[in-house]
Amino acid sequence: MPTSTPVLRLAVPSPLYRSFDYLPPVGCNVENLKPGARLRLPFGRRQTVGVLLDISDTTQIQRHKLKAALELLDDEPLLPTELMALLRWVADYYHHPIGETLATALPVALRQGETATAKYRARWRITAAGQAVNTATLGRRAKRQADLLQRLAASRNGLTADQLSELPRNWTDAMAALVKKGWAAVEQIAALECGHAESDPGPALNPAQAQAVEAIERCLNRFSPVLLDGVTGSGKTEVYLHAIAAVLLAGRQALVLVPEITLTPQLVERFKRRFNVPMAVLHSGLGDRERLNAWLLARGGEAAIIIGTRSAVFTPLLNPGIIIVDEEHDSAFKQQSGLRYSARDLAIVRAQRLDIPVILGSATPSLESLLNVAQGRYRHLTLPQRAGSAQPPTIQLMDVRHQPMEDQLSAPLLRLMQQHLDRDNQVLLFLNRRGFSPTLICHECGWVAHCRRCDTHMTLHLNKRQLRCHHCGSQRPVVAQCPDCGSPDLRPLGSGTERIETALTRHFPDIGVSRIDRDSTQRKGSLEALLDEINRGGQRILIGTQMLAKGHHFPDVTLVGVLDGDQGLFGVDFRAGERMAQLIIQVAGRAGRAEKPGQVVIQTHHPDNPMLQLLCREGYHAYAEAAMDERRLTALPPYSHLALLRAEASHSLPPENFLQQAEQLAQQLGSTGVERYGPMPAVMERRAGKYRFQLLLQAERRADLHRLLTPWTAQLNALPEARKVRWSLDVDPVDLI
DNA sequence: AGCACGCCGACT
DNA sequence: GTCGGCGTGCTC
Repeated sequence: MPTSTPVLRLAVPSPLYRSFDYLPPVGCNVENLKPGARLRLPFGRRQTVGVLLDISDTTQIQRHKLKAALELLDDEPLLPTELMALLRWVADYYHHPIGETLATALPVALRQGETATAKYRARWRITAAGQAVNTATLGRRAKRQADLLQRLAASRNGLTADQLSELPRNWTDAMAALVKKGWAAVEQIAALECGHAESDPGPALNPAQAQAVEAIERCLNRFSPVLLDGVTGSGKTEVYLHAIAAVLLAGRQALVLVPEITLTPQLVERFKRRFNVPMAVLHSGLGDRERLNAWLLARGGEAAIIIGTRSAVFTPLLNPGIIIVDEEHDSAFKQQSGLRYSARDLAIVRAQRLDIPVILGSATPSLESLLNVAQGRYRHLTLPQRAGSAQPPTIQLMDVRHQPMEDQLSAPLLRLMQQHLDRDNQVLLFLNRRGFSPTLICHECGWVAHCRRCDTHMTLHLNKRQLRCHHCGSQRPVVAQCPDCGSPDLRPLGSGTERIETALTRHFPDIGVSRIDRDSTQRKGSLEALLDEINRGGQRILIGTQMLAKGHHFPDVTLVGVLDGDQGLFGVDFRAGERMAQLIIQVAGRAGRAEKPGQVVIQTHHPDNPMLQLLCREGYHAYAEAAMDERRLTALPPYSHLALLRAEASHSLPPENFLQQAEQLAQQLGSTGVERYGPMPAVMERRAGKYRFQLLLQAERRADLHRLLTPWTAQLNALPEARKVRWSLDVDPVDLI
């Protein structure tokens, strides 16, 4: 019996929930075709790049309809078996088309068919013969060579062209001479940032840190999920560094995931100071080619440490040893478009499949992770004390009812600020609302500035003399007169950081005020400049949004004021309270040091609110426990599982109709164990000119949810209204907005 | 998603 | 008479 040509099953980047079958490229040795390799394909009337899923002898497609692939792009699988399997799992779990799932995981350059070859660069190092050379003698006749040789002798790892760039341009001639004489040798190394540790062991660990490190080191060779639960300043990073050191010692790689805002040069520098190894840093500012390079060098094993944001969870690793997710509670780990994955959750799944440890670190763990701890799925390692025996800040509620207010600043807060400033300390104020005021109102007729494309008002930015919509980005100049009644009496309504800054400057004319928010830090480097100024003591009052809450520490701040503590009480999202609590604790953690304990006050109109009281008196964990009880009673996550089907269109009818049909389809499919809510309009029904609706699915058991989702998503596109809307499914949504 | 086909309105 | 609007259909 003749062996028929094999059929290639390929994932093609398209929103279709299926794979596509092709014949091998003409003249291609089938032996060379390995799952995980890319092929260039004819697809419809265009060409595209697909990823080989597997090879089969059979196909559902009529043989004559099969096209041949055009070209094999990778001799070796681009995606290792482990990642291929993970991504197939991801496509299943998030009910996302396999082609788009794989495309999301690949760097742009590879998606477009770029060759998968990494960049290397030359590095010269001194040889034994070179070390024996008397440079003083050599220097009489060949000054350049002697100089280079001395530089090479002084370097630990040899030198690259970058490190020699300050020399006159013809240093290459002298280097060539050294190589020719056998005094220097050239080698090709990965084009990566490299640590420059001078055997820096770091600070001594305190007992809790040492215990945590020990516990992690004991299970380096198997899947062991750990929640590293440490208050701000307790030295979580130090624990990471020790765990990574142990992993590197075993010749394995460490993958570190951080929220975008935390991935600062300072963090990378800290890693570099500690480790003398090549590192791939995957930040948002990387160009396509650089990103490709970092990706390939992680895959080849040349990068020992990979630090990156959300998408770095898909980095291929030759020899994975550990995954670390810092600030695991941060919602930035959830992708909010396309494949809506949670990098934190996938880190756990991937570590499990790789059978390696995974550390989730946070001072304010998500309720999801705390439940996993309670159910014995994660080990709980705690770092209770602040390093250097600094006292934790005290947190108090400040009742602002009946108090005179200057914008958002109550009289008692202003008095308290004065006391701290009198003692030469700094004050940090937190308000999660940028701009001058949330809107502009006509004092004559009540007109307010509305966005034309969204169901919301426009924020007044007085500095820029603009009205801006924070939801769609549209902007227009501030009007001088009310468009409705013509009155010139237009007034700002409410306060944002810009207005508070103005009020503070007025109230404390002799004290410098720094505002830190997205608007004041737009220019590259301006955040660093502001932080420098603050740490030098130039500005002693800081006002900012949640940018202030992350990463940076202000040792001279002794008073933190949360201006709007009521914000989390009336959130439309069930997680609003949890988020506010996390933010408050994170901001509180910015303040104080050993000899200068911090004080935190939260302005509120609801000083009797039991949740706020709990947070202040007993801290985050007591709060979290109570919040957890609430979630259990209301059967909300983490005690149930959600999926949200969203739909939007330029008119309001199609999204609602589509979701209506989707709801009926779910009913027909028999959705045992799944509650359905909706269709309902999104909290902001119209945004950027689109009408948005959603349908919420809730199940106590995940299996029930997925049993429905699998056939459901496959059939949604066949619904009559599907063509008139853009729809997307969000499994485990983080906000229901 | 892309991309083409196809069938009705205002323009060189 | 054509350019072009977006509805419909298809991608191995």
